[in-house]
Amino acid sequence: MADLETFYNLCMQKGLKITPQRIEVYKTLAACSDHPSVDAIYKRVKKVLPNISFDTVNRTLNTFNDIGAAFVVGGDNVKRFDGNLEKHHHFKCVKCRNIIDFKHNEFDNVKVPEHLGQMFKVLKTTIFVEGLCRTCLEKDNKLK
Amino acid sequence: MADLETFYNLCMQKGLKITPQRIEVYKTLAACSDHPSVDAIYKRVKKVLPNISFDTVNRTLNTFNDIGAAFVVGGDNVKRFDGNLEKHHHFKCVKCRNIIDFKHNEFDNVKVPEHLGQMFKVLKTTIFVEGLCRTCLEKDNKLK
DNA sequence: AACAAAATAGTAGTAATTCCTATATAGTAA
DNA sequence: TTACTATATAGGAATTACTACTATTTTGTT
Repeated sequence: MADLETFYNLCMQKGLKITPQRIEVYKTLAACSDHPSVDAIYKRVKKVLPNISFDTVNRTLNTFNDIGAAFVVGGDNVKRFDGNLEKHHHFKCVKCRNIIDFKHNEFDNVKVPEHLGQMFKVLKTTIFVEGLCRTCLEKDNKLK
Repeated sequence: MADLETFYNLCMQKGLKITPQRIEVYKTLAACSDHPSVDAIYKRVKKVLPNISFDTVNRTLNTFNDIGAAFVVGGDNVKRFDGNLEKHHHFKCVKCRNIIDFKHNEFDNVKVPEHLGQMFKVLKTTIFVEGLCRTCLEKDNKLK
C-alpha cells in the first residue's frame, strides 16, 4: 500500500477529510498481509483508538474501496479487504471458500482488451483461479 | 450450462439424489444470463414450485457450487451465482459493485503456473478486472 | 411394497452490515 | 484565532443475508 502522503493527496483529490480514524484504518490495513474482515480490522484499530465504532471502520473501508485505496475480495459471507496493492493473484477453493494469494510474474502484465479500456477506468487486473484445495480433495476421496 | 443429462450424471457420481427441487433450480440458473442472488432464484423457482423453501434453494445452490455445477461471483454482501459455464470473464465496478461479463478469446487459455497445479485441483481460471464503470465515473466528475 | 438414507419445508436463530441521529471534528474563511 | 459549515463519528437500533434445527416427506434400492 502506498505511503501516508499519497493517501492525503487521494483524500484531498476526492474531497474527503483526513481524520484520525481514517489514518489509523489505512495504516492498519496497509500492515496486513492477509485478507482481514471488517471485524478483524476493527479489533486492531480499537487498540489504538479505543472509542472508534464498528460502523466507522466499516464505512471507512467501503470508502477506501470506492476510491481505489483498497479492494474487496471474497464472494462469501464475510467481506474481506485486501490492502496489498502489490501485484498478486487469487486462488479460491469452491468448497471451503478460502482464498489464497499467489504470485506469478507472467500474470502481472495482462493486457486489457481495447473495448473494455474504453468503457471503464481499469484499476486492477488479477487472475482468479478456482478449484479444490488439497484438504477438500482429500475429504472428497474419503467419502467414497 | 450443460444439459440435464449431464446434471443427472454429475449427481449420481457425487451420490446426490435427483429431486424436483434440484432440477428446477438447475434449470432456472441455466436460463439466467446475469448473476442472480439466492433470493432472485428463489422467487423464480417459486413460480414453478410454490412450496419450495428459501433454505432449499440456498442449500441447493451451495451444493451446485461444491460439485462445480455453478460458481459464486461477487465478493460483496450478497452472494451471486453464475451458471454460465461458457468461458467468460468479469469486470467489477468497485463503486456500484455491479459485475459485468465480457468475452475475450485471448484470456481463455491462461496457463496456471506449475506449482499451483500441483497443490490444487484447478477447475476454472478467469480474469478479474476491477475499476470504475462509466456511470460511476461521471458521478465522480460531477461532484467536483 | 417396504426400507434406510437423504432431502425438504417451515420456521427460528445467528451473524454481518447498514441506517439513524445527536454530537463532534476538519477544513475554510474572516 | 475564532467562527462557521459541511462532513464524519459514536452508539445503538434495525435490517438483511444466511444457516441451523426438526419433523415430515421423498428418493433410490431391496
